[in-house]
Amino acid sequence: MGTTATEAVPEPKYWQLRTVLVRTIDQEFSTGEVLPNERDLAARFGVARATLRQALDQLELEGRLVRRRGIGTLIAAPRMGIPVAEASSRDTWRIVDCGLGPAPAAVAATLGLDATDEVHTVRRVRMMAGQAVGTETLFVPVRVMPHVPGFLAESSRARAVLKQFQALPIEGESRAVELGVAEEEQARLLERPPGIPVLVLTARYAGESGTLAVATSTYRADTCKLTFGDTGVEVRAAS
Amino acid sequence: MGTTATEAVPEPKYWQLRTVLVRTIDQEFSTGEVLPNERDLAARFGVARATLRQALDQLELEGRLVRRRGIGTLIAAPRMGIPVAEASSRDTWRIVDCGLGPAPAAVAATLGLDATDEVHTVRRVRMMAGQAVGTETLFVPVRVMPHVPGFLAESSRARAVLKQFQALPIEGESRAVELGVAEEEQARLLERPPGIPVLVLTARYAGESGTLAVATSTYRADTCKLTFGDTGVEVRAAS
DNA sequence: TAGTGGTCTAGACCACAAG
DNA sequence: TTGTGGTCTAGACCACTAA
Repeated sequence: MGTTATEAVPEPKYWQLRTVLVRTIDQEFSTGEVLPNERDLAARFGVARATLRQALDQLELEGRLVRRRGIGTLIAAPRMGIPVAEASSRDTWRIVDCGLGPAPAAVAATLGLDATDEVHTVRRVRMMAGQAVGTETLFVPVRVMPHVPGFLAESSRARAVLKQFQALPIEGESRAVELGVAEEEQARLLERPPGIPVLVLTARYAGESGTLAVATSTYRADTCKLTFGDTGVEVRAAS
Repeated sequence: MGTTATEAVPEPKYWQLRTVLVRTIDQEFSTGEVLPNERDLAARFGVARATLRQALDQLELEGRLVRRRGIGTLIAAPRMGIPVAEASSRDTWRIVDCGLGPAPAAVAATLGLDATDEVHTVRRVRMMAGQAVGTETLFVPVRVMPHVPGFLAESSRARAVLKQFQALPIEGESRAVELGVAEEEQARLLERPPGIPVLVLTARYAGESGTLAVATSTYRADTCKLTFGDTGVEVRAAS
């Protein structure tokens, strides 16, 4: 037959489609512009809508597109660089709540606590350019921070915990970044539906005697780029 | 009517399904075990196979499941912690190739090069526990590293570049992590199909006179957790 | 009200691995 | 050959936005 054997397994349509769309987007569209709707695009490329959506899913995961129900599919703005390692000179955080009680099992293990130990728990949302980009939950054992006044209102206690945290004798920090999806709680704080991909950052703050505190953060993977060290690097892609 | 308005917008089926599956997996399965096949699972939960797959997609993105064509769906092992910031005491890398020529536009901009400047380009694959977990492409301008012998074979030249890189007067490093998908090139090196989610790490190495080198890496997001600082933190999830 | 993306279905065929 | 996950289709209905 006339079929050449070189392309034994052709690439899936949605991946070919993605390649075409990447080129089209880079060449003919700019930030904020609206793509044709999914039904038209699917018809134009001669595929089912589900297949087109599979390609758009990829581009959304890469942060190139934003889809808004009722509106359309837009070209996304470049990701924001979020400084993550510094003591945060000028940051905007919104405190959500502050509790006192047992820690989740995983946190307790890292902090070296037993079941009866309690921790201060402060949750806050990180704002940038007017939108919620990340959530953070800070865990500090009560035995590390015993002098938080108990009579304070919740928001005042949160501020007290954060202030005392700044003063802790931190000797070393370690962090880990991995991929996750936002559950109901985080999704609500990020003002997005559950299931959106997030970068999960876990930070451990060590003192002489061991781990003093643990923080777990989630950042919107579609719009955020976590930066460590100096300012964000401008490199994006490089084959 | 009898409908209560409290649950105005019910959660999508695939998300409910994910919640059920998370519980089932955590309670009744352990690493390496095989789930029932997709058609049976879909039937058991009374949904279409596509809907079930949407739930499994989420769990795969979280690194809880691994799907193997022709085999089945397995419970994934915990993610490997990949140290990323250190000078890499004991690491296994496999050199792929080494070139000399103009840099990609984004890299050239970061390095402050004009169109005529050339860079050494070394690509290598990072191995862990016998499998490829990440790729790295290192870019060093020729003017920063002018004394690489030109008569060497490719693999020798790669080693020479890496060795001289270790000796560069690095004064500061900055890094950024974001989500991406593996294109053909990276996917091949990672021995996975194109489109798999990857953590894209860009590192900039600064000297007194400016940026001396740039490296862009991609790590399999399903199996890797990038760690900075000391050893990996053991915390996983925490509402 | 019209148009958009989000969800869901029921079915088909393909590529891959194992017996 | 059988059973698995991977891809693709054609269609339906829903939720949200804006005119």
